[in-house]
Amino acid sequence: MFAKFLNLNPEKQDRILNAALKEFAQKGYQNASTNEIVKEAEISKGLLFHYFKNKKDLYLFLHNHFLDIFMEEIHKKINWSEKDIFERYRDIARLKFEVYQKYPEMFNFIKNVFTEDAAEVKVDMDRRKQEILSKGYKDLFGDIDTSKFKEGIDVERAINIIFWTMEGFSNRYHNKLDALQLELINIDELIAEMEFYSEVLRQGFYK
Amino acid sequence: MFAKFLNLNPEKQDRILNAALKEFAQKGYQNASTNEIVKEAEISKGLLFHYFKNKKDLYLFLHNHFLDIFMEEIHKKINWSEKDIFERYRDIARLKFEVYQKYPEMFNFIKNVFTEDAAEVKVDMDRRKQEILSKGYKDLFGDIDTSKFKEGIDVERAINIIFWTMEGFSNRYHNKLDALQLELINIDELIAEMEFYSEVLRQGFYK
Amino acid sequence: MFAKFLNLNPEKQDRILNAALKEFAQKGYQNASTNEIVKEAEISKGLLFHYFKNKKDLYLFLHNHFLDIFMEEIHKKINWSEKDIFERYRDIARLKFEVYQKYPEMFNFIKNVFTEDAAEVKVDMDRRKQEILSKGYKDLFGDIDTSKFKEGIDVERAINIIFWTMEGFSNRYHNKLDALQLELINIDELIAEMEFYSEVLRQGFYK
Amino acid sequence: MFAKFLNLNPEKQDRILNAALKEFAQKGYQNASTNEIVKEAEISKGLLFHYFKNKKDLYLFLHNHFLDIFMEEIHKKINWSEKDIFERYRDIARLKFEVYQKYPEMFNFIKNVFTEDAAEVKVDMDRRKQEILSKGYKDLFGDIDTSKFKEGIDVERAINIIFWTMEGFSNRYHNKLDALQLELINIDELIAEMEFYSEVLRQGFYK
DNA sequence: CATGAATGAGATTTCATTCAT
DNA sequence: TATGAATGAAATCTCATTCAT
Repeated sequence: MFAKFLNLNPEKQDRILNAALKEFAQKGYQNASTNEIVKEAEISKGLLFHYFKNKKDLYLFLHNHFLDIFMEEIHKKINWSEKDIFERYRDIARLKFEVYQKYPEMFNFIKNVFTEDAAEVKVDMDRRKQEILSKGYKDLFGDIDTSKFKEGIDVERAINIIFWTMEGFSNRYHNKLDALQLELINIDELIAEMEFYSEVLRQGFYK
Repeated sequence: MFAKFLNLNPEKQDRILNAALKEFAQKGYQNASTNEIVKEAEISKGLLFHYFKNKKDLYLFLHNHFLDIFMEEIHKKINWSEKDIFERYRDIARLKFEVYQKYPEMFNFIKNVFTEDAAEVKVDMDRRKQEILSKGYKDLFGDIDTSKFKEGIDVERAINIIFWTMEGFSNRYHNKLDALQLELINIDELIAEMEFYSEVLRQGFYK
Repeated sequence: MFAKFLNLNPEKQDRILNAALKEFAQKGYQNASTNEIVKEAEISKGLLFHYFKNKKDLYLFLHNHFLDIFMEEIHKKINWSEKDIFERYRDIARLKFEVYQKYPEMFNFIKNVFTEDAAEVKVDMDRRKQEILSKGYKDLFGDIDTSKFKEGIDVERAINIIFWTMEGFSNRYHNKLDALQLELINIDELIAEMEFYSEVLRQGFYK
Repeated sequence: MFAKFLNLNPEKQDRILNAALKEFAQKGYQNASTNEIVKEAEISKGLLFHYFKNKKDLYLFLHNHFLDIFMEEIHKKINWSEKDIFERYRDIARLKFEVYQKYPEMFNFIKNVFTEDAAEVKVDMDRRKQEILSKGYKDLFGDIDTSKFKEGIDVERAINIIFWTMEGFSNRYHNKLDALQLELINIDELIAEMEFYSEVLRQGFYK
């Protein structure tokens, strides 16, 4: 399917990928302009459609591509021997924000799968959302140590609560930065604040 | 600003409002077509731009308008004498899903403030998001009874956790319905499941 | 459907119609360029699509329009009291070639219904072809005097033979003109030559 | 001119020829895509244009090629000792429809010379049409027995009438099949119906 | 001989907005 | 107030043809 593209010299591949990434990340699927992409990538209009049969295919390819890169990064850098859910979360959060610092556009682009509502790609993205949530979840938290939870507590639901708390906290942090138009995250400060929430939850749920 | 529009005969106001609501809710800001709106509202193109100087203004006006209606609804129907946070949440959740059942388009439209990424309206929507979250929060949960929480717990953060849990749970429910292409919500079932989460949280946070 | 267009001031209607007619007649459906049409008609690109929702609709409208004009012309100018099939044919042929002289593009355009094979309009044109052939035939030759034919002859088939002969003759004449790149027809010469064929057929089929 | 191509190994020649035939027959000159042709023939874009300097040349070459094949077939299979024009026509008609059954694409392609109106090839095709009609005619009917015609009849014109009748009949049959979306021809039924027309003509023109 | 990446003009269609009436 | 004709830039995508390798 995309063999043609992958045979291309890597420098040009990169130019195309990054141009598309930037455009989609900033404007969303619908608003992104293939014209802008080719201009930024410095290729001809025809060439883009030589490699990707239409805008949708390009978008879907990009999504796979960068998600793969992101997941690889995660799997390499997480300390998998640490089984405590709060420690694990801290590692993941730190990594996530590091990636965001380094590749904000890539991060935004991937994140957009959760908000993209252009009819054309909605179905594919919805499927993807489900996969990421369920598979991603099992991958990342399937092996945590549940023996630390209080007797009598509904562990599965407690884990969901932890999950939602961490997500909620991250999002609020993100929003705050957006609102302040800041791009620089103080990751240590973030992790410290996160730790307070972990503490509250530990108090409530752990023995 | 919109005085001209508000002087218009109410029946025509309604036609315009509902046509625009439907279009924006279904297609998002960018994708919504003013052509479709005037066709549905049975007015001329010129008239729409006579009342609203551009598409963006129309969108912003609509948002204020329907959010006001929604908040009014909430304030009228909530039992404000109940000060327990979980009870309060249950009331709000029930109301939210009732509104969704009854006016899914209005609901979707308002909700879109959180996902809209069309460059033109993004800044305004981001500001709005902050307002809703902080002001809405204080409005709805400013008076709850904090004496029920365990001694030594960080109540403010605990409340945030409760908030994110309820939001996370609602969203997951919504997504599940979307994925199953269902439109009908069994509200009692939803509330019952929500109660389980409340129970876990009560166990952890309440005396 | 096309009410919008028909309300337009006639001078501009004409400019659009003639520009489109010319383009379609010369290049066929597929090859005709809406860009050329708007340029020739001196209107903006958008306006064409304000009146006709797409290229296909424009084509179909044009076809109806000019065919109507053509049929009206025929019905007005034929001497309907003459019931002899050969006389009737002579009248029609003369008229046809007069129209061709006067409006060669209109003529070519209508004729193209029989050769148009662009997938998009083929189905509609095929239906039309059937209609024209069967209805047109009945209209034009439904009332001829069959008592002149020899006893024992299969009149229906004889009429078909006359029909095909006249068509074949006309086409050959047309082709010859095309090949010689002539535009001017000597109609009297044509009719005279046609008369020879009528004579052969009369000899064979009439009492 | 096409020497290069004819030196190519026959299997590849065939792949190219058939791919082009199919594409042109199905879509007409203008609509046919050289992209599709190379894909179907499994050759590179460059190679096609190495052998044929452009699309038009390919089309013209194809036309010669398949017409030659078709004419050869005719000359081999007709019973040239039968000099009665109706018998000869029956043979030719039968053969034509047999070829159509067997190679509908080749048939359609050749036939298209009569309807092709893409500006680029129109002139060449018009010239070709004349050649086929006049030369083909002499080839096929130059030796028929004219002594069977009635005294006093204009034999040359009578033959034209027979010709147009048979063509007209064939075309009507074809159109009927197209309209019914049938692909299968009942050749015997067709010949039987044709015989009725022959009978009417014999009655009129033969002694 | 053979490849296939590259071109870029040109295709149809949409759209928010304006303005004369 | 109200109309709806008019605009034209911008959108996505196609296509025959070239050329360096």
